Amino acid sequence: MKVRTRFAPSPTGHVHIGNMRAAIYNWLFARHHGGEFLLRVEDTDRERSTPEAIRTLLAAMEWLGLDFDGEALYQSTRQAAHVAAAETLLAKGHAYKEDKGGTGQGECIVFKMPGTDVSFEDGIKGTLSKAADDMQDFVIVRSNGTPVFHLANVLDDIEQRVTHVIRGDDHVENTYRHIALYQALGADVPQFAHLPMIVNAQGKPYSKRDGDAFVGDFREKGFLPEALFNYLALLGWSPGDDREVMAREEMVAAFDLARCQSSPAQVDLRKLTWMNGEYMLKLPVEEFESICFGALDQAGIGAEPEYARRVFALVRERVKTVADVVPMVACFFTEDFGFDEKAVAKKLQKEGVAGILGQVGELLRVLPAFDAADIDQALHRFVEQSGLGFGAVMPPMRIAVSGQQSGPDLAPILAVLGRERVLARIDRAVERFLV
RNA sequence: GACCCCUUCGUCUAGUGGCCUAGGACUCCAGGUUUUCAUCCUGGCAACACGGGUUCGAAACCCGUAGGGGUCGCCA
Repeated sequence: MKVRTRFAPSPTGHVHIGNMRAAIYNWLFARHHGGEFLLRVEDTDRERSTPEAIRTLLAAMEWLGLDFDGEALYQSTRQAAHVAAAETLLAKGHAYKEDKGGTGQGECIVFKMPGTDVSFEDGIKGTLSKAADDMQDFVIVRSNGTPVFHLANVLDDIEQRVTHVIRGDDHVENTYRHIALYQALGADVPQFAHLPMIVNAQGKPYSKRDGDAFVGDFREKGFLPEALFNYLALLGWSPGDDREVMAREEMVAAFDLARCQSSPAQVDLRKLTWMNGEYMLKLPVEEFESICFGALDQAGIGAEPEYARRVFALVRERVKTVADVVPMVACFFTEDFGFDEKAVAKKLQKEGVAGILGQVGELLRVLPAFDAADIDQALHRFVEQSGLGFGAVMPPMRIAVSGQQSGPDLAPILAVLGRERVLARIDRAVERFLV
């Protein structure tokens, strides 16, 4: 039988990172088995399920490369079928009508649990079971005639012929009810697998206040989709060997639910950042450049392409996230770059620095060719002849021309900046910080 | 509170009874390369929650304890 998994989010305008990880696991599982990965939009909450929210959802999936098979099924189009199924359940004695809780709102349809213990083989957690006494009947159609999640979810999974339901741990309790529903409906019960939750740096469940709870947040922070995908895939799953940075096909080939963790995983932004850096490094040069141009553009910084490419080459190996780009290259495009105040205080505002900068400036002024090799040579000679040591010369120079104490090699920075700007910046730094 | 689930370095994990003096990765620290910063290289710190069993042998199996999590809606 062909494997079919699904991602069934309710569009709320944000895509929660935990949900997205569930989507990734469903996708990986389906692709591994040569099956289908389906999308079902559970848009029954008309208030929140706006076209805009649905667009956000689709965009997040596309960004992460989660392509789904066939057409997306919109749950809102299935209401009549859901209610009809509830009527059948009613007719067969699997459900009854009641004014539950005596609310006076009228009668709703309640599903009658079979009164037997339920157990199932979870793809990740093993055998799970629940005693009949611990399960209660539940509402499947509200008194206003609308179907409840449990009914709709199960019916749609049947409709989409889903074979494997891979979802968050928070659905374990629902599964017992859902299985009873499948059986009453006379449908095959799919395989279930429950993914452990992912928690924040404090070890607590993610909430909106954590900030980094949504896919969009990661995108804004400059993470690459492939890196996020890889990181999330490894949060709760491992291929069983020491591989970590893996190509997507590699993950597809190695994916196995049995190798998934059954305990919660904590997100570690530092490791994600490291992994993102690995992916940045792997990017083809043109792609890296285009990302840089995009970042510059967004920051409202204009750039002459050829010059910009020389700058990008300088920062290529040190950029960990897309968000690193602008702060790191800004000083190449504007005179209005910021100074790292700590660095200024510690390395620039020191006895004798004004004199050193003056001497280096003079040296550079008379340098015949202003290219990286010659500048480097001149700098070295100066350090040697003055007996000052590199630490006394390079850091102040770097801060004077770039505002930062770290960055690409100094000589190339100066070369790319050009003689005029370098000299002007040295003067300005002396005037501003050392007089 | 009831029911269910989980527990290996700070974090993500390997480990399916002897290969474990518990391996890898991130972070951190030290040294080296770069006579600056970063990169890179080498090394280091660091864990089987606890207590009982079972076994010739337990990180692995069983039972308890503690801690954490989930669920208990006419939400999804």
